[in-house]
Amino acid sequence: MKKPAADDQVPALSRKEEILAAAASLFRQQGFERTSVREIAQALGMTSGSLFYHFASKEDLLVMIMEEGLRAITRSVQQARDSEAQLPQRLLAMMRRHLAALLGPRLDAMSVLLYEWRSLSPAAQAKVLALRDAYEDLWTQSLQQAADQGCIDADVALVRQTLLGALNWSAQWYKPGGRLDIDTLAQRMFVMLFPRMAVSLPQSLAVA
Amino acid sequence: MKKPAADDQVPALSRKEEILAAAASLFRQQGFERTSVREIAQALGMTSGSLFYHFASKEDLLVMIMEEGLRAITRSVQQARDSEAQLPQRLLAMMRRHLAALLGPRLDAMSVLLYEWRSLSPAAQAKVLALRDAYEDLWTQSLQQAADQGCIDADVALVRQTLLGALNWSAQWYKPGGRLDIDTLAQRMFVMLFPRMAVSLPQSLAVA
DNA sequence: GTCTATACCTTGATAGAC
DNA sequence: GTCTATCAAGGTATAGAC
Repeated sequence: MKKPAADDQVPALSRKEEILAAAASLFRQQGFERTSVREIAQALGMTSGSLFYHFASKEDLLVMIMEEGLRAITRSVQQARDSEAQLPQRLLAMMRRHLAALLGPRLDAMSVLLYEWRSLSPAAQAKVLALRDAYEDLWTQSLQQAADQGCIDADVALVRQTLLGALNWSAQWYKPGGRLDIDTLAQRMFVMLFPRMAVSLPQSLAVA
Repeated sequence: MKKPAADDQVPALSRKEEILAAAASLFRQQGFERTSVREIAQALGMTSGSLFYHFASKEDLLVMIMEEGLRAITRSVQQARDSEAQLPQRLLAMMRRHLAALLGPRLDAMSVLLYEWRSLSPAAQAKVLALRDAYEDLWTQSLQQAADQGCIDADVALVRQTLLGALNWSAQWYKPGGRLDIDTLAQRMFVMLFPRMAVSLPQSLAVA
């Protein structure tokens, strides 16, 4: 109902999505404040005035990038949670999805999400924060189950912060095409952070 | 030789240090780009022109905040390393110092250090990066010893990134005066990340 | 060492032609 | 839907009096 769906079957990016992608890329590289609307427009072969036909303000652009990023990673991790019955496999799958969202094709949006939230007005911050809290709840649930089974530290909030900190920091150092691919990275971090769950995985990696 | 050291024995902040502290505070709260030199001057009861007597440029201010922060945390962690002979105690002490620098009185400078490096010109980035690498080497050394003893994963670089990620992320969620003080936080994270070393500590915390 | 005043530039956003 | 032209505001930095 959204579009007549013409002849082209390729899910090409709409103009709006193109703009979001270009903006996210620049925001990640230079930061939100250092990136001018003129730069964004230029990257798309437009002039700055045209941007404001698609978006109400520069902040609007930032909010949409963040919301889209959060919705995408939430959807992906939720899927992983629902697809694995066993707890160790489930947490490992969730970590994989988190890292894939962070370091894969969505790198730009996710980095912006992590490091540009101070540029949001208080009103916009509240909106984005609500989505972030919903995402973190996903982790709290599964980690709570692990804690109930005595597999991890009982302070679930602390475990979640430690885990997400380790995962998110990878955006600062991970280089695609390096010696570690994303799946391997997830597995290594899993073993490091949840050694007592790792032993019950099918193929458990040695530590030393 | 630097100053005649008059009668006052109080190590009062020099004007330059006052400016650095005020700027760091604003940079942390609002970000470097969103903070104008006028604001910084106003916070000190000056006008913007006066700032440029003390600093060559706004970026100069940022660089000095970062360098000072890095030198301080390096000195502190180095001290911890040298004061503990046993490896588990040494790593725990280093984690304590890192968290204390990050979350204590130096919170402003350290947050700026973590989250504003993109605002540096390439030349300035290189200078700061050199100091950061020296700091990280401190960790690599001690972690390598732990790896040699088979106490941790052999991929020392990965362990270091995971550890520093978990520690640094605390700047995003830790609230002073909350249920965890800094020493306790360090100990809990140590147990979580280095369970095989934790068992050889005097008073080891239970996990579940 | 700090102030006032200001030069000069870039910014986000708007209006209206096409 | 994009362009040109333009505005008002706010940015960094400088000059020179005090």
